[in-house]
Amino acid sequence: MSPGRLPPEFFERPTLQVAESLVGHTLYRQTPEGLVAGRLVEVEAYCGPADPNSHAFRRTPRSAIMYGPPGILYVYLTYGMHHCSNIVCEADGTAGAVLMRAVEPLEGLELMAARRGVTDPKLLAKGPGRLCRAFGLSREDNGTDLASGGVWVGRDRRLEGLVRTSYRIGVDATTDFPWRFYEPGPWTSGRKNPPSPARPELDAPIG
DNA sequence: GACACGATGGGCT
DNA sequence: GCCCATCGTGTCT
Repeated sequence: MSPGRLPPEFFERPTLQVAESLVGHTLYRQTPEGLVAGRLVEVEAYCGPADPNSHAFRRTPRSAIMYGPPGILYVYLTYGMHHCSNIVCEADGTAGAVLMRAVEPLEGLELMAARRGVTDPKLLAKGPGRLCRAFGLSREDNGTDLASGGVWVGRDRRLEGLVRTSYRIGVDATTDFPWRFYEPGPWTSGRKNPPSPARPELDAPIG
């Protein structure tokens, strides 16, 4: 069932590199209620002080976790009712995280549907807030170690197409970088799929 | 303390 | 496409 976990070393790399290579891997979540799993089809890279749109642009009590060791879950609340979950990247001391925006549901669809209140598989985990709801992730899961906790990423990868890039969702594109990595398809939150980068000079790792 | 504001999503037009 | 709920977090006084 589970192919084993990606090790912390996988996440101890440049955030952009982790984000690109994370697409296609499976996210798992084990709780007393059961197991749910989904293939990551859409992620976004958020870097440190050089990324104005990242929480880690400034180091605060909330964003401090992004400066910590890699392979740790960073979950926060937004709009008072939705959660967003990230995986901390880079070496301890360097800020960076990958926001998980959408998965293709693979296992535990009934549990996801119960948590979400919908049954359409295409709506179960499309969007960061829906993904968190479907996987039962909340602020209580902030700080979970993917190497030992009830959340992990499988040592697997399946791609059904090319991994494409675009500007990130929900931030002003004129101040943004094309750091969204996604596999186009029915599972991706593509409602406002921005076009491919128009500023290739920015399409390079920072730091 | 007070206050403005979201790395969103559901409902309605 | 437009509206807006809802509350933790960060910033300012």
